[in-house]
Amino acid sequence: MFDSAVTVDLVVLTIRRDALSVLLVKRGAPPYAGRWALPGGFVGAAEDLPDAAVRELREETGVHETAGHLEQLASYGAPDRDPRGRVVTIGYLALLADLPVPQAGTDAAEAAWHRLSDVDRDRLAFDHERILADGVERARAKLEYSPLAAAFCPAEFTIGALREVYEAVWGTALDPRNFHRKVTTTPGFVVPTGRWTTGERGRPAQLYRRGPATLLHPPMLRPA
Amino acid sequence: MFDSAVTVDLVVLTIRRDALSVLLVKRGAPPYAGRWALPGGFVGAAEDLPDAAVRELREETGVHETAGHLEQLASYGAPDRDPRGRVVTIGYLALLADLPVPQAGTDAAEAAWHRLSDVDRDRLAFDHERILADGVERARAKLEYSPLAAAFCPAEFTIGALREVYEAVWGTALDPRNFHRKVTTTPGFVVPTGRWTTGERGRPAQLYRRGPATLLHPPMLRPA
DNA sequence: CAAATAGTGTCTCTGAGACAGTATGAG
DNA sequence: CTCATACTGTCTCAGAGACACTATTTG
Repeated sequence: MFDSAVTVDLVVLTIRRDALSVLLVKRGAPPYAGRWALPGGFVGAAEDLPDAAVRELREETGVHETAGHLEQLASYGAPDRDPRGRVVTIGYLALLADLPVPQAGTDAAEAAWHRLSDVDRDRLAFDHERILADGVERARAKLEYSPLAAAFCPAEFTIGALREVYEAVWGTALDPRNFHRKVTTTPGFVVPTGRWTTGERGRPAQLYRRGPATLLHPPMLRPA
Repeated sequence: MFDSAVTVDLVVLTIRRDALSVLLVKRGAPPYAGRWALPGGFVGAAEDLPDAAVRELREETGVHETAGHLEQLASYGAPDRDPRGRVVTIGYLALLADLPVPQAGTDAAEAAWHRLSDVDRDRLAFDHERILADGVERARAKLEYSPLAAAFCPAEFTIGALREVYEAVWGTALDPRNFHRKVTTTPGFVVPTGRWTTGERGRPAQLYRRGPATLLHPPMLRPA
């Protein structure tokens, strides 16, 4: 038996200009000073793990977890993963609507959204490349059988906006017509508000809110 | 920042006499002395988490993880989950074929398989009720889209035995004829060995081995 | 008007489930 | 023989995907 430091690290994803993006902070102090890292930090002595994740999200990035989604991802505890000594980290996955620019917090010199395709994975601090990959994979998989895609959208959204979420996360084009029918006929996925967009290009679209379903029956299937 | 003890706890499942069963150890020392608990223990100072899980499985129960399956489940770190102080535990899920009776290890007065329906959930040590529930739910879900059911079977098995795994884990009856076609036509799920059972009741059945697939396309669906 | 986006209708193909029917062993 | 289990064939229905078509806006 021995004691270990315990941290939480967050994979915070959003869609910005049709691209899946992750929130990274530039480390201001060693180890890995100057390198990009997932936001995160030490768990408090009397703090539960989800509370620590919510706190770090708020403190280090200025993001208040309101309408988004937060879930535990996995834990990472290789003995040499932190040069300061034994540190076990609990990864969390957060999905958010595109929101105001993040604020750098105490430990971070800078916080910014990065398009996933632009992240220099080999240059991330610690084992954050692995944690990021696990988070993205989890998000991709969960879009199939859960209504989580709506967590990337504001409270009211169009079916077209929801489709763009799927397209950004999966990196594939979807047929707008079949997608529309599928989403609106899957029970509990979305509920119409009766309001409509205006001033956009093309025919106005109805606005929807998230529905009560927690699991999609039938699921949304990724194209082969 | 502070330091915490880190443990692994294992949800070890098998099928015994057509019933989903979990391996529990009777605690020999406080806290929760005399109560049933999940096998587990402290992570070594230079030990990675999966290594600790494999070691505990071997030490505390005599089970060598050979043909089964082991995966990380989730982490639990409520500040008051262990009366001795702050302990964060990483839960692991193991699926095994029915094997020789387990051996009690160092910390455990006794180790035994319990039918899941017979477990007195309210009497489990620590928060192990919650971890057990998460493990069972994970197993139930993964049978749908992964070939993990075969981890409950010995190296060679019949389609009927595989069906009994599904029936035990899901607690539902499945149509043997449709199940047979589904399993044998899902690419990579099982591969025939050319050998056949003998001495059983009814027509001899072909023996199969686990196939190369890691994901089932199409998935096995739980009856509504 | 054209261009763009929203939404509906319809056809075809795959696969799930119901279930009849056949095959082959034990007792 | 009967009984039990293994396997195959066939029908029907739901849902995925392709894609023609209509609806309603902006410019």
